[in-house]
Amino acid sequence: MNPATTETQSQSQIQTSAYPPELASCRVLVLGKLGYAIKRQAIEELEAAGASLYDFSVLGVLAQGACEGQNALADVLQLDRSQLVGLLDGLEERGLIERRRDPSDRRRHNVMLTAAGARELERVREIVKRVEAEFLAPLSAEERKVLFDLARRALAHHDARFDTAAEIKLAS
Amino acid sequence: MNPATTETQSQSQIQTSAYPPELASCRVLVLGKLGYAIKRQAIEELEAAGASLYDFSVLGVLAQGACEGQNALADVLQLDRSQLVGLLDGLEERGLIERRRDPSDRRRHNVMLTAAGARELERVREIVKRVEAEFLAPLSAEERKVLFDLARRALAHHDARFDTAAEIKLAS
DNA sequence: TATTGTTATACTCTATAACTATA
DNA sequence: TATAGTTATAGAGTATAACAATA
Repeated sequence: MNPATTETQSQSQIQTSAYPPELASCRVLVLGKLGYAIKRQAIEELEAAGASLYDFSVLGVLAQGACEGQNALADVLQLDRSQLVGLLDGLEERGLIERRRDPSDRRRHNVMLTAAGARELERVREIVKRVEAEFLAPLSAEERKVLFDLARRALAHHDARFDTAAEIKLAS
Repeated sequence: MNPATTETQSQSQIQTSAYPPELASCRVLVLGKLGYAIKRQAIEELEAAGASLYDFSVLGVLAQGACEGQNALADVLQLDRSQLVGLLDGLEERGLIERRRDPSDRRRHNVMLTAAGARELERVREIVKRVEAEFLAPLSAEERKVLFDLARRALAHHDARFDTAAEIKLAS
């Protein structure tokens, strides 16, 4: 099955089951694939439970409070507003969110979490936490924290939504 | 421009420029987006230089030695072999690799790096390294190393190609 | 005329299936 | 019949453009 075990060895032959050191030590590839793999696993497990990572994000934002207009929501999630429509349609059909036309500007739909939506958030949150624990199992709790803190600091420089300092500033 | 600065504040309104703590502290999202962002930047800068991240991976594997059959290459890179065809076509047209029909099995194409391919690898390697340095600039050299080591250890549990232990075992 | 939400369209990746030539 | 490489097709996901309602 595995070519690496069936092929004969020679000095000019690649080791098909492992990356060469240059690629295995490439930060772009390692960080890229780690992120893709953990996200992929979360998506799969959420899908198996009838949810999605988008659901988690949308519900997570709405848990903070109602959202004045769908554009505001698209802005935080950095989704195209046309893509958000279908997402909200699904959540609304399942009774997890509610869209209400804004009386002061009838073009606008204010979006809010329902009680069922709050319960669903709890459910998907547990799934996400389980995936994180499973996926990062080879690391100790301390190591997981270090990995996360460094990753977040690096990310915050390129994506302001993850900037803790800004968060604190805005909240004050 | 930014909705967060133009909208009036109220207790039930989301902060559109920042994720709520639940999402900003979600490891799946942070690792997922960090990986995506650094990969994206590498792809863009490579594209601007007339190359791609695939080029880097293919050339990086072939730098180890010729590859007996395209399937072996598809196996290491975990690409579908039909996808690999177009990739190799491009590299061959640019004179960076060479496909030679295997005399002992004329179905097979052995793939090898040309001198120009080796030079191109050096060029793209520098671009990738520059992106890594730029992207992880907020971290110290020591922190970058810690981030990478933890990321690789976590990844190796799910993707054997990044398993350093296996690499050493196979090389002995 | 500009903006909000929506719908329609197009484009990029990727995954699958079919084809050829060799074995 | 099975395999290596190739080509063709289809699907998911995403980005762009047009549209109707309201301002």
